[in-house]
Formats: sequence, structure tokens, C-alpha cells
Amino acid sequence: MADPADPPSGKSERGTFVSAGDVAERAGVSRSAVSRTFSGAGSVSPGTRRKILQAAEELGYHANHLARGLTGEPSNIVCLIAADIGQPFQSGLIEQVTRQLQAHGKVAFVINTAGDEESVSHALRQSLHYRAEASVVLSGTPSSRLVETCLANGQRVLLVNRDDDAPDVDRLQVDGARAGAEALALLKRAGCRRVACVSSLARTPSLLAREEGFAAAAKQAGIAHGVTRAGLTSYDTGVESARLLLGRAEPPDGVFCVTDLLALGFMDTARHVFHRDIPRDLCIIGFDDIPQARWASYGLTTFRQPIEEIAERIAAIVISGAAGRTEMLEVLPVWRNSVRMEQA
Amino acid sequence: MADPADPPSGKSERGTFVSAGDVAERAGVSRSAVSRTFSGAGSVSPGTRRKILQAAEELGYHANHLARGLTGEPSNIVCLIAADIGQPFQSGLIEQVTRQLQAHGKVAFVINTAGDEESVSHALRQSLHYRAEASVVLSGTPSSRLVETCLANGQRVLLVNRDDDAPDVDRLQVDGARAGAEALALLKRAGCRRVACVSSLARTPSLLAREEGFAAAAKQAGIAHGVTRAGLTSYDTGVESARLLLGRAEPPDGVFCVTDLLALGFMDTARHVFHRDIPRDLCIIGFDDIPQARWASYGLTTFRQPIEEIAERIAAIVISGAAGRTEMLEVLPVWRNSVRMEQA
DNA sequence: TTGTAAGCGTTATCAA
DNA sequence: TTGATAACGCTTACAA
Repeated sequence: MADPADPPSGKSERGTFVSAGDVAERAGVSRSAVSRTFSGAGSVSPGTRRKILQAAEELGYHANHLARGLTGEPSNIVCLIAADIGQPFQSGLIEQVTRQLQAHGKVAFVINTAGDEESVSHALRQSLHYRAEASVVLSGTPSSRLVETCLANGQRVLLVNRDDDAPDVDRLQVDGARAGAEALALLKRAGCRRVACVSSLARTPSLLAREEGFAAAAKQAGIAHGVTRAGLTSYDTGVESARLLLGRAEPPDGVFCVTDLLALGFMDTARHVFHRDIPRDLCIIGFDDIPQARWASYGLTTFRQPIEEIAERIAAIVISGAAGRTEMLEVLPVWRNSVRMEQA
Repeated sequence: MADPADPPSGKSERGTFVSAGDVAERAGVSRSAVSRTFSGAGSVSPGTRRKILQAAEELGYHANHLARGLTGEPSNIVCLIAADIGQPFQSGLIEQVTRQLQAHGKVAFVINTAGDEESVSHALRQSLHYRAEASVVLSGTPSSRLVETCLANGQRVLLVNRDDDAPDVDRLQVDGARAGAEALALLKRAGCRRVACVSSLARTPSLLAREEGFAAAAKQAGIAHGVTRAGLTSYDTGVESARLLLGRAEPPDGVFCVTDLLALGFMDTARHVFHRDIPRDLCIIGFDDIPQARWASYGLTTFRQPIEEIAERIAAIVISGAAGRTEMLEVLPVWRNSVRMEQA
């Protein structure tokens, strides 16, 4: 009875979303019937259902998921927090993750951060504001206080390639250290005499792990090596690193770049500026296996991050996940032509 | 694993978001005071305000924007609908657009479609479900009925490089036709005798415009040319196109590729499989100016899409836009080394 | 099967 | 400056 005095005729005025009430009115049924029809819960007779669907169609009705989320249903929103999303590896990962999430009926906010704690924290706060079911941190390290808040609010938090040690967060890691060690082994097997590691000023846990795996293996093998950090993780930094290293009196003849982008810049400069023959004079190994690594101008030998698998795991953890679990994924060497198969 | 049978709906400690009511209770004030404090509207005394902020801090409170959107405020959600988001051009654009949008306090859903009408429509429906303020269609063509529904519901719809003629949608276009014509002029000036256009099986309006601009100019200049479509818009299709064209008895000596990715695949194959010297034997022009185009192995002469400007325009239109406007952006030629400067 | 009514977390209105 | 109270659009007991 306590029906509102007079709803100003929910006609198709431009600018107002159609609500279940409008549909109910038009179909001559109650709001609940409309709700039941669209949420699938409860039962509706075929006749009413048809009337409702038709009214909804005519009005252009679309259930308001925001309001739905208010009553306690999951929001179906997942927050992807990342930096440098225009770069090949990151964008490839986001491509796969959004695809997987969508396949499970989720919708993804992509939040583009600068990677620093402040902007990652801001992103996490947005995730909270929109009641996202889960926050997936692909780059940067959030403040652990904020992560705690997310967890306390019932959000799932998934850290990809981060080394945070908060309890209850899920972690997904790729074994960069092992790849680093294997890179050294490959260079050694190829007969390289002076090896080097090209890294980045961005000292993220995943980059550091690769470096350290390489360094540890070098130390164990009694091989000296240096680490170059000429800039952030980019093609240009690879170029710059090559200028630095290959201009020396005793340049390296075997290089592990912690990222393919660095490796490609390094290769180009080694060839076109220093006229090196790869792999005869110089062996180069990358990491990621971005699409460009297999382009004919490069043929980069690298370690492949299994992004489909990473995306699948992320989706699986977000959907039904077990909190506080850490998963480690292996990285696979991809042989192409930037490393000699035998001793020089 | 979680049993579908509902638990007796007890209150679960972990897993409930903190609400304004909780904060109010803890601070010993009313809900309204809390609301006023966080929404900025109305006035609160410094004392109450401090108490509230402290309680909120302790509880880890974050206002629920979903509920806020319910009362009529803008949701601050923008939907970005795109395909192939792992590719350089698309991901670069998304990077810029999300950045701009965030700078204006918006948050972006990125919906990854297959580009076909069905999946684009699905994306648009999601946009409606979440009461996004605006839908930005970066790839694919949505059904115009659905676009109408969005508009009727007060959403802003922005079509980027689409040729839809719905009224009231905003349109942002890049002048591909002119670039196509200019490409022909450049090849002609370089003294190319047999020109060709390498395109894609994906007949999107933007790709077609580039092709047609080239074709029209060729016709006007009385130059014969063919169009090759060996696959979708990718590096591999560029490779395949080169195999097809350069294997002929009378291969082209000037090629316009409607996308940089196609151009790079073409270049690699021309050089490494057919041993062409670029630009001496063969001139190649691309379109987009993706980061890889300037890498030392390529030095591709191309047309630059002004993505910062595109992103700015998108943000401006979404924020304060004037509906039904079409903006055309010019494309700039970027001279590098894949086209001769003088006649051969 | 259907409708009524309560509740979800906000904000806006209006008294106090 | 404050605090009730009524929306907002939805779901879901509960009653008819």
C-alpha cells in the first residue's frame, strides 16, 4: 500500500537508469517478481516471466549490480593493480587475466600505478571503495597495513611476484632465481669467458631474484661478473647498458638481461653500434619471452614466463581460492639463436 | 568445496566490510555525521570530525562507492571496451587512457572483447549493469540498439575510430585516409615503380580508411596496386604477406602496411628471407608508430597516432563532454629509414 | 506463484 | 552542528 505517491512516469527520459520498479510497473507485477526473474532465485511462472522480460526489453532494463552488491552478494569486481601496462609483458599478462576473469563472470578494474607505495596504496583504497572481491597486485608493493585492512574487510589479496610476508595473502611467484642460475650455466656451457648481468634501477623482488640467482651461480662457479643498472626496465636502458659494457677494454662476451626488453635493446646496440656477431662474439639471454623475442631480427634465447598459466592460477585463486597459499611456477628456457650451442 | 547449502546466516567476523554505522557507533555519533565527514557535504565540527576520522582509521573504514552511486551520484566508473589489448598499440592507448581517467578521479573497467558484435554487446551490457558513466569503445562495433539503450539510460558513449552514425554518440577519429594518401605520395616520391598495400582480414573502419586513402591516391596518380590480406592484424601476417608478395615474378618495391605490426613482419621477412636491402630495394611505410618501430633493427617510417592526445580527448569528453560531437585528429608522418629520400 | 516488507550502506532533507 | 528519517535499487524472508 505504502506505494510512493506518484513516480513521475518512468518513461524513457534521457538520463535516468531504468529500475526494476519501472519494469514491474509496466509489466503489472511486483518488484520482487522482477528481481526473481533476473536473479534466478525463487520461482516465477512462465507467463509472468514472459511479461517481465518483454517489459524489460522495451524499457532497456539492466539490473543494477551496484545495488545488488549492497545486499551482500559478491560484487564480481576484481581490481588489477599494475604499472607500465603499455609494455609487452605486462599488457600480455593483463590480456590473459582479464580474459580468464571475464570467463568466470568477473569484471576487472585496471588501475595503472606508478609502482611506488603511495600510488599502489591509492589503488588498494579504490579497490576497497568499490568493494572489489579481490585485489591482484601485479606490480609494486602496497603498505602492509592497507593489505591487512583489505583482508579484514574480507577481500582476497593476491600478490604476484612480490615478497611480502603478510599472512593470509595469496602469493603467486615465478622462479626467477632458478632461471638466473640456469642462465649462468648456459653462458658457461657456451664458453663465455666474461659474463655480465644487465638489470634495472627498479629493484623489484622479481628482478632481484633473477639477478641473485645469476650471482649466486656465478659465485659458486668461481666466475666474476658485474651488474649494470643504467636505468629503468626498458629497451633504452638495454641500449645504454650495451654502450657502457661494450665500450670497455674487456667487454663481456656473455650477458644475462633480467628482462627481454633490456635484452633486445642490448642486442640491437651490440649489432648496429658495436658490430658484434650474435651469438658468435656475444651470447645474450633474456627473461619473459615477450612476442618480440621471437621476431626474426632477434631470435632471443630467453626464459618463458607461462602467462596463460599465471592468468589461470590468478583466476582460480580469485574465484575459489584458499587464502594464505603460495604457489611457485617454473620458468622454461626457450632456445633460439642468441646463445651458442657449443664452446666458441 | 564451499558447501552450497547456506550456513544459518550467522555473522562472520572476517569478511564483512566496515560500514559508516560501525564508525558512528564507535565514535559515539550518528551515521549522518560520518557521511558528512566523508562526502564533504554539510558541516561537522572539528571535534566530531576528529573523533570520526580516528574511529574510521581504527576500524579501517572505506566509504562504499557502490552504495553512494545508488543515491544518484555519478559512479565514477568508465568502461573501456577493447580487443587485442596485449598488442603494442592497444596497450599503449589503454595505458594513457587509464592514466588520464584516474587523474580525474575515475576508475576504469577494462573489458577484453573478441571484437565481434556479440562480445562487444556483452561488454556494453556489463557497462550498463555497473552503471558506468561512460562507455568508450576502442575496438569492434556494438549493436546500435544497445548503444541507444546506453544513451537512453544517460550513459555517455564514445566511439573511437568507428563509423557508426548513431546520433548523440561522441566520436573520435584519426585521419587514416589522409595518411594512406600521403603514404602513396611518399612511395612515389621515392621512385617506387610497383606499390602494394598490406592489410588485414579484420576489416575495421580505421583499417579500411587507410587502405582506401591509399587506393584513391593510387588511382588518381594512375598507379596500379594490389591489396594483400593474408590474416589478422599481426606480425605473422606481415611475414606471410611478404612471402606472398616478394615471391612473385614482379614483386613490389614500395609497400604501405596499414599497421606497424604488419610492417615489421614484412620488413623482417624481406630482409632475412628475401635478402632485400631496405630502403634501397624496397621501401616500407607503417601506421601507428608503436615503440618497436623506432628500435634500431627497424627504423620504420610510419604515421604516428597521437595517443597522448587521443587519451586526453577521451578523458575530456568523458568528464565534461558535449554529446554527439565528432573530433578528427591528424596523424603525423615520422621519418625514419625505411623509405628512400630520393628517387632510386 | 505472488506480493509485502525489511534490510543493505549511502546521501539528502528537515527538525531540533 | 547535529541526528532522525526517507529515499536509492536491489534481494530475500515471510505471508498470502
